[in-house]
Amino acid sequence: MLNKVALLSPPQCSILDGYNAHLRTGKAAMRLSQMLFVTLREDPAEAEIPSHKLLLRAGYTRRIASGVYAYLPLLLRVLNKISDIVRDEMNATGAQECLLPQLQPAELWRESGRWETYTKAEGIMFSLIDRRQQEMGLGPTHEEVITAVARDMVRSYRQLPLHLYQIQTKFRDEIRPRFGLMRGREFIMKDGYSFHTDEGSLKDTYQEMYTAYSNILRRCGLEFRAVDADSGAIGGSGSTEFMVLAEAGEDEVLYTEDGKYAANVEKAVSLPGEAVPSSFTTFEKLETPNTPTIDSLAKFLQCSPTQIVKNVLYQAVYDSGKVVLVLVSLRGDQDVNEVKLTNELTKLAADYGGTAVLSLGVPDEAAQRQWATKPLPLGYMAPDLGDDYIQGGPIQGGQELEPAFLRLVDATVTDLKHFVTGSNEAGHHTVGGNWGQEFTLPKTVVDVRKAAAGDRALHNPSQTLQTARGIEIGHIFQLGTKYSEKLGATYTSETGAELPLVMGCYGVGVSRLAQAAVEQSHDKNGIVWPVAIAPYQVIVVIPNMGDDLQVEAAKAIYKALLALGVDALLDDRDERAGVKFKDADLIGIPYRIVTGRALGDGKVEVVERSTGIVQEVALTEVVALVKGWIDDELLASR
RNA sequence: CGGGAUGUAGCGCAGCUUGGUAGCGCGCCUGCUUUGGGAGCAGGAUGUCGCAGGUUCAAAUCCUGUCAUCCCGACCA
Repeated sequence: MLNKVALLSPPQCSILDGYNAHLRTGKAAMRLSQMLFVTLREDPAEAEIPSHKLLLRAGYTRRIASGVYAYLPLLLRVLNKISDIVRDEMNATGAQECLLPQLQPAELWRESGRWETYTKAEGIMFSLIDRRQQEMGLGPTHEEVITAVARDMVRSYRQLPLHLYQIQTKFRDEIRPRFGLMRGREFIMKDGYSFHTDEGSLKDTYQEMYTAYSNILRRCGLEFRAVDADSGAIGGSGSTEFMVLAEAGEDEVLYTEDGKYAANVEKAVSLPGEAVPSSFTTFEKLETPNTPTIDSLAKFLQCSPTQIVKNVLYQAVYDSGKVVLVLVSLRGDQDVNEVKLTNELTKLAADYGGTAVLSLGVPDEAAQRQWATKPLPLGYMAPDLGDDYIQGGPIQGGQELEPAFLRLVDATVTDLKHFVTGSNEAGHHTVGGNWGQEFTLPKTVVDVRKAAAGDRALHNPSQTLQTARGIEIGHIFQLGTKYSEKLGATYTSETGAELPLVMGCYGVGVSRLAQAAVEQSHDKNGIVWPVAIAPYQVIVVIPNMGDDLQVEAAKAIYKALLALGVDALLDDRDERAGVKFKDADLIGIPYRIVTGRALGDGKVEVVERSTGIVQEVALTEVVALVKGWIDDELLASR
């Protein structure tokens, strides 16, 4: 009966201008006594880093499964505030919001060529088979879907440029979820995709997004740095990451103090230190017992690691099923950057009948046994390690082993003279070797060395690289035509030609940003939210619920704040003052108003969470004062 | 995927070595007192000891398997 009445009643309320349901019910749940508000006194065992512990302790989130979290009411308010800022900045660039499906057909991903790599190699995509035996996946990202939409709807250059974005849950079956919202298997992301007639238009939007992202992070109150980045599995050319600086960050950032260079270590370039000239003038093989590492060898021979050619063995698997053993020669004081190496190997994929590298790693003993004809001289390998170590042909899993090493030489060793290197015999190294004499310089010279703090910068060798930890919050890419070509998304140009759409894509980790803010802004008492993304801006605390004067004053202030559009929270719980103060600090509300002892003098206490500064303010002035602080704070970050 | 660790009340933990039917702190409920930095007193509720097998007269405890969670690493010779 009730349903029938409801159905028959026209939804008049919703079309009344300015109507708000909570005014009718009077039940806006901003009174703590009415909220689901549960804080923990102790650190939960499941959390490791401060932000994760605090979000759990302060009742913002609860873990449901590994890497899967509930966004509880306080946290949702934070996420919504972040989303609002993101929307505001995105809309300001002319981008249009949409919402794309999370459930996606395998077919689309096969068209782009990513189904195999995303479900098998990286295994990052959750996939399933529906009752009609159709393969589906849960979207880890939306290039395929959006390109399909563009393919269907964009026909003419007159419709371009076009930029669509969405704020939505993404699914990634991470190898190791960790740190709560920082690396979850389900998380909220803003992802945007732009379509252009040419590179120039793409670069314009890319620059606009660079600015928009800087605005977003600044408005959210975060300290961040934009850095050059590797574009990884997404593909494409240029890309920039926006890093929130924090110790718990999973990425290493290298930068110079003049502010002219900053890059993810995966991408960073630098000048290596000068090599020390070798003291070995004649080529000979020496007995070097127990020197399997560069350190031990340098110590034993009393030489600089820069005189040593180090040879590192990798095993790469291509999407063609070809397994290739890669021998990388680089200077002893340098390390291999596996991201750069993967990129180099990808360039060579055609040589092995493939298009992508499925996996890359250092083969362990079990892996070596699969193909080695005899035990490898580990720790004593030379650049000319014989191909006869490899037993070619099919190996398990239907893969085919390439019968010769792929020999890559890093630019750090091509100019070395009289160098030290292995001898392919355990316990022995050779010294005084030269390319073109004792050793053949491999044909493929690459840059696969890992830049490190202390290296000289390319743009100005007097600058040295500094290191910092960062949390990747945003990433913008120039994709080019990779996806539009694969999926056949074309437009008709002014001259009537049918051309592939030029694309860019841009992501912001919304839920990750929330936690990054906590990681960057907390103290021993709890979270210290930036005003712009705090769940509530002000908390009005009643120290003693038994004191009617305190209760009435607090309610009046609370109502006045709400009337001015301030996000206010009223702590009207029947708790002791100490508990309320502790909780207010823990959940991190920027301003606290206490209707306490000074009430007799017509004053209340105002506390700023970030500084702890306390002041007594006249009851009649407090609302305007705090409202002014909030407005100043919000304006300052714009 | 490899390695390590942990699963006992809502949360944090003890008990396990040496088997005898489960405990502490916090939280929760009731009452009284208290009321400016996680109160005091009194009373109370809450557990298939992750799950499944096994050994035993008897298993949180021993054995086997399994699941889950967290950490470290994915190894530069």
